[in-house]
Amino acid sequence: MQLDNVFGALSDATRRAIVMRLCDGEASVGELAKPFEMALPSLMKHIRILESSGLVASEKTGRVRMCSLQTEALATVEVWLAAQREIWEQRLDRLEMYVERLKKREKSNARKRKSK
Amino acid sequence: MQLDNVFGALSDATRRAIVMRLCDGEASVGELAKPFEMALPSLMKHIRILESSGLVASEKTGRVRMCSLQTEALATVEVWLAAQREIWEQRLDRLEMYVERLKKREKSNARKRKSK
DNA sequence: TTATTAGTTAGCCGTCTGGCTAACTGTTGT
DNA sequence: ACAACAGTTAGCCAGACGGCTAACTAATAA
Repeated sequence: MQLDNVFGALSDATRRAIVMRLCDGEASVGELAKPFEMALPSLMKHIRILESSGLVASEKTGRVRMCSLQTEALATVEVWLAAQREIWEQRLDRLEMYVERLKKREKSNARKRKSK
Repeated sequence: MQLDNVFGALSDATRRAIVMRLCDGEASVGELAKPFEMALPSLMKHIRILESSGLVASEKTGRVRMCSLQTEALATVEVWLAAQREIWEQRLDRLEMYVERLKKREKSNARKRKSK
């Protein structure tokens, strides 16, 4: 599933930092690497993972590879989360309605008891 | 970081299914296990991971453990995603404005050239 | 043309995942 | 008292992850 890889890619702080950086525009591998105290090959692994999740795309021209954010992948996650939220909010609404009904019945029962 | 664990927890289809199930209300471990062709201990591991990410809470009464969704954890993820979205949308806006300015300058230059 | 730069490939390491079985604990129904 | 039920613990396994170094390729600058 696509979601597996996107969530998986975002489960690492280094990769989230890369995504955040790319929100501000394209960057080369070197630029992306600068903020991290990490050997290049390690960082490249992260980039590969981001690419295979669909969150990042890259193209090499000459000897430099430029990376860019693929926002559709992020949107996929947002959609999934929104769907879950909708479901549990609907459930909470039903619950609330149920409680309201209970309260009303409580009152009317109280009145009946008094008037009896 | 909390986000590491939440994203990590959601990177598995089984665990996402559990989360979806819990959107519809509490459930015991046994109920959660039913839809899956998986040994109980395997499923329990998933539940542990969901718990340590903060997505799920559980309490044991008697011999049955009830699990419930902790929606704040899901909200954390939504907040993070929304923040990223805001950043790159602002950037796209700036880009668009820039392109608009270019177009206008283009036009005025064209007029100047004609009138010369 | 030679050095420098930018990235890549290969391979090593310890840890975490995601599944399993087998055996155990504690609770509840008969 | 005992059987059945609901979960738990322990331990095994293969494979992925996140880091490293060393050595390599290809493009560009001097």
